[in-house]
Amino acid sequence: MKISELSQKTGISIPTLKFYLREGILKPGQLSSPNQADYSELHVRRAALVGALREVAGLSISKIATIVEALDHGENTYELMGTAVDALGGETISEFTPEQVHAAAEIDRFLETLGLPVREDSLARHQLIAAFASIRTMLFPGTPVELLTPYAEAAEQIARMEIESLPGMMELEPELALEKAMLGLALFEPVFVAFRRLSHERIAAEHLGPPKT
Amino acid sequence: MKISELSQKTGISIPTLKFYLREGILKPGQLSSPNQADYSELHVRRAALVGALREVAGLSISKIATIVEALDHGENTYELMGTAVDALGGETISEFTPEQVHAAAEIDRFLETLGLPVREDSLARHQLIAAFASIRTMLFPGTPVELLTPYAEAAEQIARMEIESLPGMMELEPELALEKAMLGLALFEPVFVAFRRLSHERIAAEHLGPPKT
DNA sequence: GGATAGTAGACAGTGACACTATCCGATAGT
DNA sequence: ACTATCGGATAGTGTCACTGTCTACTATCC
Repeated sequence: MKISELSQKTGISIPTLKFYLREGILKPGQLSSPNQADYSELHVRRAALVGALREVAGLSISKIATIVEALDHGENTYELMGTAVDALGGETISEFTPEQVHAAAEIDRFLETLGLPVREDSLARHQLIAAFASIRTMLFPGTPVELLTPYAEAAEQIARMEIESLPGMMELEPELALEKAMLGLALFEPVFVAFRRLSHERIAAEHLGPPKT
Repeated sequence: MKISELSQKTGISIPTLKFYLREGILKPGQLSSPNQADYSELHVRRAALVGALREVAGLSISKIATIVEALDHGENTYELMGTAVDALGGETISEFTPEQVHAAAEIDRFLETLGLPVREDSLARHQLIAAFASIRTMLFPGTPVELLTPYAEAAEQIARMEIESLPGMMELEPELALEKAMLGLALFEPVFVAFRRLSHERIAAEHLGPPKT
């Protein structure tokens, strides 16, 4: 199909598709003549994937580039999930504040007791450290890391359920399976987050009613 | 204290503090002379709050402006949490795709059965709709909304636990209590998200081992 | 076979964002 | 008196995610 069809099928404008091609997050089509290229269903799926990671997961173009590179480069599940986890994350902390150094030590010890292995440069680890440091300075001074236990347990349950719900994942072509595992990681995150926010809003309403008369 | 001290205490550079003052997310200090202003501990706390919302929660300046305005403007807990929920969210969906229209109807019905009241323009609702629509087109075609039940339940539990853990919240000055409720909403979110990502990475490692030999 | 519409590819331009730099006149501290 | 710092204003910077424009074609419909 031509680029105009690809644009119609995906709802992404031609200039934007060209931009994605330039950035390498969409593979070029098969050139049938110097100014005519042919795009396949694979391109449609990839474009949709890029769109979802951008719009739903809120990833930057460069993060998406890292992910699709990992997908195409034949990384295995383990490596891909590491790549995706880092892509979803916030920013690397270049230098820790004193509180963050302290928090980091405790978080690492805590993660060890949980049996969660962690790469030193994992963005999820950085995010956890930054959040815990802020919680301790601004919200609960002097609180122990054990405060986080319920979160770790709930997250573990959710993650396990998600993996199990991917039905017969390994029976698919491995390429598709990888894509789905990564999409599950990325797409279910906003679901939980949204529910938590809605619950908070409702509970606040319960405590101090809505437009009370 | 002078702006240089404020800068040192908060670790935010003077130009950035001036920028925050211009944007109105930091109230001006008490002018003691045309070119000398006095900042209080309140400014330190507010600056730290802005820093945490920026760095940890990843909010934009304009979203933060909305939140601090709500804080200073004497909104009650219910109103403030609504404001904060919207500030944390992604983007408003201006026009739904056909799949999103479909998803929206089901999500609204589902939220009703859960007893979660939802403002039509709630960003959390939009986020949920966008995520569910993508999940259904890319991950589990034809899946019912009930797939999301475990998420809603887990989120509800977490939210309830958080509210209860704010110890004697209402015994504090109401201003501080509001600030803490909002910070809890914003700062615990990355904690859960990070744990979920770490769990996913570990489970992937279990299924298809780490640097296998 | 000639007009018209569409295409690939290169590159410049845009608008939003979050700072960052520079300048000014005044004043605080020594 | 003198130098460092201050508040306030304005202009500039770098990044990001596109968007627009241009050229040199080609496919196709009349």
